[in-house]
Order: sequence, then structure tokens, then C-alpha cells
Amino acid sequence: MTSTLGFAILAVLARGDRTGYDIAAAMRRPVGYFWTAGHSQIHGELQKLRTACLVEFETAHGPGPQDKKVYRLTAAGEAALREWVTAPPRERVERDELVLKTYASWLADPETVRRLFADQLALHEARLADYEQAEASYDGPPPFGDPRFGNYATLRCGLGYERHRAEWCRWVLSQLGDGG
Amino acid sequence: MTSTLGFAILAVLARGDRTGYDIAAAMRRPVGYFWTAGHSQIHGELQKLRTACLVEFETAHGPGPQDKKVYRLTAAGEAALREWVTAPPRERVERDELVLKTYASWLADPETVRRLFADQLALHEARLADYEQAEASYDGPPPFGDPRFGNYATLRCGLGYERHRAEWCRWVLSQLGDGG
DNA sequence: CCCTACTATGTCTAAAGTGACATAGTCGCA
DNA sequence: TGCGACTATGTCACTTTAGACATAGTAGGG
Repeated sequence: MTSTLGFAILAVLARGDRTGYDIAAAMRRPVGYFWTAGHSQIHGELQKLRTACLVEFETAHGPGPQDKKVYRLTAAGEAALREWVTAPPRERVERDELVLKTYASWLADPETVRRLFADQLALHEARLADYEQAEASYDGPPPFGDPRFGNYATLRCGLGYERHRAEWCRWVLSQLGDGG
Repeated sequence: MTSTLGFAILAVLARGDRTGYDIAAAMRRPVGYFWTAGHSQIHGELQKLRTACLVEFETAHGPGPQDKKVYRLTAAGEAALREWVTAPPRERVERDELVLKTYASWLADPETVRRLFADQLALHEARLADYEQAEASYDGPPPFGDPRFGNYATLRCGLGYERHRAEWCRWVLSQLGDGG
């Protein structure tokens, strides 16, 4: 019954106890590179996870009108996460607005398309530089079994993705150059 | 106001007049590789597009309880599509369940993870073979300005994506081999 | 002649995700 | 001392997406 977002939260919590706010921050970076959620969604999901006894929390004095709640995985939560990890993932389609634009790009002025792709290329190159710096902070891949293996493997996926994307942008730009 | 799905429909319609059913079929393949929608969503969106005067239709006798409706772009629809094409795309995050699973994979048994990735690798290789066959049917890239440029460019993006994905799967498998 | 698959349009519900609004304490800077 | 940024939880309304249900003609194979 637990949604994918629920498991994303469990995966963050498996690395250490967190407040909902902390989880939302993790969902921006680094988990955000492959799954995101706003804090409103996270608070709601945490309540569902608690009802299902997959997480529990302790209150502590915090800022704001309410006490803060520090969540942690229960044994059932860890078991559920462990089981989900190796279950086959749902086929989820790419939803990519840039590719969709490209699909219709023959209608547009080549010079404007060039600007669009130049911007996108710059964006991917910036991200790539960011990821490469992150990779340099590792001393080679951590062993499987180490939580850091997960971080490194996802980073590596992001690295490959940004490289592929940048190369594709360059290819589109080269096609514009030949034709216009 | 028009949603991305609306523009996806306009982009399909820009290639020729279609019924809602035909658009739904196009949304499965080839547009489906980067945007999808069920027919229920498409019929609703077509009604919105019609209210906005971006599409119009002619009825024709067809099977089923209602007449079939053959939609086509209006001049306003084509203009809207043209303008949208070069507008900067919304930052849309990757939502990738497999990467999320990898993020939590250190909890799981290596042998089961190996099976998961072997399956995923096979899937990507199959898609890659499919795309390569499609690419072979082209006689090099069509010129920009030809509607087929859009088809070819998106195919090329899919090709790069599947290659990156397959390579990442192989890398994860190699890490399991060393450690377990 | 029957059965299945395909064409074709639509409604309805539920889940998932987005973004604004609300509240309020602490910490550092100017 | 005032102001803005950060910590922290939550609600509400809206849009988007997924999937089931409903209906019905035509074409082709066995």
C-alpha cells in the first residue's frame, strides 16, 4: 500500500533519524536528483507511514508553534524497505518536456531553437561539473553493504545521465549549424 | 494555461489530423517514449483545447455510440505550439524508482540485487535493439524543418538514454561481483 | 454464426503532486 | 534593535495522472 514516496522517505530514514523538515531538505539534494517532494507531501506521507507502523517519532522542543518530531524507522519499516528494494520497479515513463519540444521543433525558427539548446547544454554542463566534484570526494566506489554505496551509485547514474544529455544537446546544435 | 499534455497533443496534431483514439495510440509509441497519457486524459484535454480554440474537429460516422471526431490544429493552435516550442522548459525532476532502490540497496542481499539489475539490463538492451532498428530505417538525419527531424532527434535521445542506462546497470553488476 | 480484436468516445473515482497560506521561535548581521 | 534567513509543522485548494467502467459498431477468423 505504501507509495513510492513512502519508500523514498524510508530510504532517507534508514540513514539516520530525521525530522520531516530534514527529509524535505534531503529530497532537494541529493535524493532530489531522482525523486522529489515538497514538505507538504512529506508531512502527509509520514502520517500514513506512522499509521502503518513503519516509522515512529519522538517529540523534542523546537521552533514554531508545534514541537518538532524526530522520526525513525521501526523494525517493520526496515523490513518493508528491504523487501521493496529488490521488487521489480514499476515501468515509469520518461516525462521530458525538452524532448517533446524537440519533437515539434521543426515548426520553429532555428536561431531560437539554438538558444534554447545552448541554455540547456550550459545547464547540463554545470550540473556535470557539480557531480564530478562530488565524485572526486570519494576514494573510489564504496563497497556494497556500505550505505555510501547507494549515494555513490546514484551519483554515478546522474553523471552518466548528464553526459548523455549534454552530448545530445551538442548533437542537436550541430544539426542546426548544418541546416541554418 | 495549456498544460504540457495539451502541447503534446498539439504536437501530434501538427503532423496531421487525428481522432482522440489515434492520438492515444501515438502517445503509446513513439511519443510515449518521452510523454504518455491514457485516452481518458486525452479526451478531456481535447475538450479544453477546443474551448481555447486551439483545435477544432469535424464529425464523421464511426463505430460506437457517438460519431467519431477528427481533430485538427487551428491557426491559433499552431501559433501557440510554435511559441511554446522555444520557451524554456520547466525544470522537471527525474522520478526514477530504480535509482531510488539503488539508493537503499545496501540493505539487501547482493544476489537478489544482481537479479534485479540483470533484468533491467536485459530490458534496456531490448529497447536499444528496437531503437537501433528504427534508426537504421533512416537514411541519415532528416534536415531541420522537416517534421521527421523531430522524430529522428527524439529517437536519438532515446538511443543515448538507453545506452547510458545499460552501461550503468553493467557497472552496478560489476560492483556486486567484486563485493559478493 | 460466434467470438475476439480493433475502432471510438466518454464518465468517474482515487491517488499523487504543486504551490500558497499560516504560524512562530532562534540566530546572526548590521 | 530590527530585519531577514533558517528551522519546523501543518492545512487547503488545485491540477495532473492512472485506471476502472460503460457503450457499441465493424472486420476477420474459425
